[in-house]
Amino acid sequence: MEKSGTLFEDRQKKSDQLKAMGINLYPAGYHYDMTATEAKSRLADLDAETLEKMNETYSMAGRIMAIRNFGKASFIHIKDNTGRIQAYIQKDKVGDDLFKAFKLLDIGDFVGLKGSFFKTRTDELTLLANDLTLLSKSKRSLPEKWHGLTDVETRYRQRYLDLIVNDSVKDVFILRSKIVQSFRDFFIRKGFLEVETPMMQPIPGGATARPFKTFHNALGMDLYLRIAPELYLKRLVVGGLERVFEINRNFRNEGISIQHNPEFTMLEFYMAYATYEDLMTLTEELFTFILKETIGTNICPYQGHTIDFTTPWSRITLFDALRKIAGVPEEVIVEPIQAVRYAEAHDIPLSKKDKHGKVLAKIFDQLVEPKLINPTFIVEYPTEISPLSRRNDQDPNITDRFEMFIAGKEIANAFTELNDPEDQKGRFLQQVALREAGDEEAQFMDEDYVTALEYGLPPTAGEGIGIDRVVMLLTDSPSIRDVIFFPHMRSKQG
RNA sequence: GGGCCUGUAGCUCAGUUGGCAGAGCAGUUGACUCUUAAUCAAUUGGCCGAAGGUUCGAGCCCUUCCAGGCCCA
Repeated sequence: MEKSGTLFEDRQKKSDQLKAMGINLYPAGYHYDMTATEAKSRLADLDAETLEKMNETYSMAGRIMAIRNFGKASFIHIKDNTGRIQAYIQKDKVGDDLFKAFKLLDIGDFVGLKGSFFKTRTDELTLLANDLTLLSKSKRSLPEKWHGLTDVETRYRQRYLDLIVNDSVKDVFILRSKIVQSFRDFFIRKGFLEVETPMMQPIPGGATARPFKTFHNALGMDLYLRIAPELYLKRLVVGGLERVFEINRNFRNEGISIQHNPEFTMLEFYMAYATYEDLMTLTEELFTFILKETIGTNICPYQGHTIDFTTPWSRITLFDALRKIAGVPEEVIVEPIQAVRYAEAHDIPLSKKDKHGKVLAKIFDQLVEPKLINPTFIVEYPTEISPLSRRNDQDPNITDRFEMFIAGKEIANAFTELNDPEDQKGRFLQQVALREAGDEEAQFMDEDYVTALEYGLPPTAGEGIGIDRVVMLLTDSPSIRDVIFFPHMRSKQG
């Protein structure tokens, strides 16, 4: 990485020579009228004669990706935002001086080319250059043309190199952009308002997770990077914005893994007068739309699985999933002590403070979750682990909540919102007790939020969807780092 | 936090029992005006992740540390 490397010096020398020839290494801008893909779609099907007769001049710009020299002529490939195209530089055509300058260019340099298209003997559409302009000199050599860049650390730390040499990387991120766009389109069409709520919060709420802490100097107060926008979005529903959604970053101070990045993108939406059951139907409709708009099919391959998104998706209660999918015996579901024994017998680590609901949830995570390949709604979660969800009318120990799983991953979490301020206050107090007992993930009391509920939150249902995970599924990416441009890494010491 | 694995030239990788640090591509020089992993000839390039230790001698063995990957928590 040192600049004293020979390759760097070689290029430095060439740069000096180019400057001595009066060539600007970094000129401002360049006007082009043709791209690689447009040229191919418009001209590649024409035969050589027609192309020659047309004799139209075009200008193009891009990065040199390959050079094949022949003494007094040279083939190069340039790459622009749309693709690659070949150009042919002949000494006779561009003149001695320009050809001499061209010989000082390297793979990685940006050039502007003017010329007309022709077909080579191997029928490749090629720009015959009659003018060439250096647009930006590259001083470092790119990764190898054949094996490319495979070192994952370098790919993440220097993502630009990954993008230059591994074309499929760009495709993943283009698809990511389309997926996010189609989520927006869906909610806008459904009459939702896109909003933005604080990323820095005095009380981090809306999820069970450890936050990042920071300090505001002028206000002299601690602030936390948000772990969820939930409580703010529901304040907006209190304010009369009946349908809102936000697509934005959440931050959680947790370990990094194949499925976790400290900052990740979440969609949350809230819909007044709806129930969690309405949201299941809406979620099916949403994914049907997203798939149609992006990959154009209902069947999606993922890491050796074939995921079928055809609706309706199966719906099963958490307890039934434990019974039927994991074969958990009934006494485990009804008796806390049996649940603990069962978890221990299956090597599922528990915390001493875990109550029955939490133990069952951990058994579920371990034994059921990996088996949920096609989209599946798991409904009715214990109240104890759902401090913001409305209690079920039949059984106050469970809530009107679902989580949706695909390919063994939790993709969505939704519930009918708890809008009874008294109940909410009690639930917060339970969380505070857990926190005081040492649970760093337990939630904080948010009096201001309770006050908002006291003014009246209409019956509302809300849902969060992990965007990165959806992108992983639709791009068949095994790691969240494959769908985030700059995943977090330790800084490299000298 | 624990276990396993990886780190050698710009990139992709070899490196034997512990005995002179290697290849391909890229680069440089020369030849070459239809190549496309161009070809042919010659050639440059190394803090072997870092620091200690063992040894006559360490890329290789030992210890610690750094960075990354996978699995588990």
